[in-house]
Amino acid sequence: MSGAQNTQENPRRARGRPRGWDDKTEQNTIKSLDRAMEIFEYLSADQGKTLSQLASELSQSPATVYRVLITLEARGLVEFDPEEQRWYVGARAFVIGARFLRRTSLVDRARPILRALMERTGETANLGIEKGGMVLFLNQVETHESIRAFFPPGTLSDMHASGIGKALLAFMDEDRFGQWLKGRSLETFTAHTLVAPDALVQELRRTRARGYAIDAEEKNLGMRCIAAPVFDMYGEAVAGISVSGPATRMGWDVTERISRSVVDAARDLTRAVGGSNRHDAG
Amino acid sequence: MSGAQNTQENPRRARGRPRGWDDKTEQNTIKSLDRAMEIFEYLSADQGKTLSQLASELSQSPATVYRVLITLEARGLVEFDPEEQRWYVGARAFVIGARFLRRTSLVDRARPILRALMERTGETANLGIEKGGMVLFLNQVETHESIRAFFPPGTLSDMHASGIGKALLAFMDEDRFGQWLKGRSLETFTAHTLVAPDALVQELRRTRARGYAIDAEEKNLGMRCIAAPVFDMYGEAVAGISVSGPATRMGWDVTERISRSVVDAARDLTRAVGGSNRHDAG
DNA sequence: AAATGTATTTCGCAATATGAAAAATACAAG
DNA sequence: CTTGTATTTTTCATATTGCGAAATACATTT
Repeated sequence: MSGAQNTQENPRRARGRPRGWDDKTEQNTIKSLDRAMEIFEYLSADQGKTLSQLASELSQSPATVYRVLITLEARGLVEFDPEEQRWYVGARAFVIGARFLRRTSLVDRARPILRALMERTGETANLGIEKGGMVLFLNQVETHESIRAFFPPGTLSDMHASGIGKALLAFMDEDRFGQWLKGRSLETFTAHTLVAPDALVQELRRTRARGYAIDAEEKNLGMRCIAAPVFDMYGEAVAGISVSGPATRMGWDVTERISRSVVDAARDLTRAVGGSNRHDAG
Repeated sequence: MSGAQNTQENPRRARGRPRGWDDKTEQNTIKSLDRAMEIFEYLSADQGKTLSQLASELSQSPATVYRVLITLEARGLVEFDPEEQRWYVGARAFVIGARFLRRTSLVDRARPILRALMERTGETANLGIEKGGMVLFLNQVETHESIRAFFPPGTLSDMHASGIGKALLAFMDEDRFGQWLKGRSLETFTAHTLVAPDALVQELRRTRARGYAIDAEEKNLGMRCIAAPVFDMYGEAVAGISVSGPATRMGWDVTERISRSVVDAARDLTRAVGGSNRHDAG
């Protein structure tokens, strides 16, 4: 088979790796549990379905889906509305999911910085990380203005059409970027979305040069966004801070002022999590 | 009075109830799935455990726990740190859990109200509901002050020692309150916590009379909280809005001013979700 | 009243989850 | 470098148990 040069690219499990360890990773997974989680995920993506809808759309037996839902319901992970005969994500799932944020103290450390950034710029400040090739918004501090951008925490967004996403891509090493781009079709959201890989690469180069990313109505018309990367102790871009608002208030005249604040905030957070920016001169 | 028309106290499933339907509800649950979810919940409650820790603490076979974790990891519901050999809640769980908030538009409607409340009072404003005998914090808008209360969304808190909790209890019907109190031991958090049922009942009566609840350092020393209930279309208290801050800034002299704002905010939200307050005179 | 749509249960069988133990690995100490 | 110990990961035999099809029970609609 492939020359199993177990270079350190896959350090998955450190101990106990008997015999044939090539690439059959999902051999020991529990099938029924995986199917159950598939149902759970599917339900969460589009709530308010009835049992038979779920069963047919997942092409599974209604009995199976029913048992899974009943079991999850007993734990509060899903909820059932007897009136409408519909299934929803339960409060317990919210409680458990929210505990994800506890691990990385990133959010805790980011909050005061996001707050200060919002105060200084007057626009909504956001924190996001890369997860599975997408941007995951972790937290935000909203502006006082009545017209404002709003990404609920937990939102997933495409990287190529997001300020934070482009900030992360710009500071990614070639390998990972190639990996990300490979076989990916860049969806069009507005007329300004960068869908041609060449155009994206070029923009990322500029982004890298200036130190921050600009999303000029590339996801939503009328919305601008300025983002900068946050680095961990290994100098890898692990998160991004952005400021987003309506294009009417985020004109090119204020870009420089805002971008300076965003870059400063990202640098503060980098410092707060013990990171360092290897791209910094000096 | 409790639900009038629906005589059965357990209207769970509306349709399809063959034969022996007495009270053996959890007969059809999937055992292995339930055990897996137990592991998942247990891990989420105290992250950063190693495999053998989890196995021994749950008194299950390491092999089983391992397979469950591997399966959940494949879906991103849990994550594994190869360096430290420790398991954590995954980002996917956060994404799915956050979708719980999408169902109830409560949070969406509450945000502008919470924001206005924070602006008017200068203190952190919170939104919470009752879930399984506890208060579940859904959202908050933080104050600008550097010393402030902070309940991360997703936090569960005891009802008897929480402003929102007491506001909900005070406007609960006798039956449900009795149900809640029955066999429950009220934990002591500070010297001010109301742990004697009589004292709690008396305080709830006062709460009901004045229309808002006061948490005077009953959970955390130095923290005060004023809360008011939000009603749904049936006049049931389904949520609570509160303002919380350090006792130094929330003295008795400002209680009246703040409480008025909180009650107004709760009334606004009640109206925004199409609810009505049956306790209102006229 | 009949038809339709949906939820819930029963039942037998086969898939598969399980625990014990062995194998594989890492780490620490000698 | 070797040994010892702790922990993870796999193997394997077995019976537990999850699964689908069909039956059943409501509710709503025609």
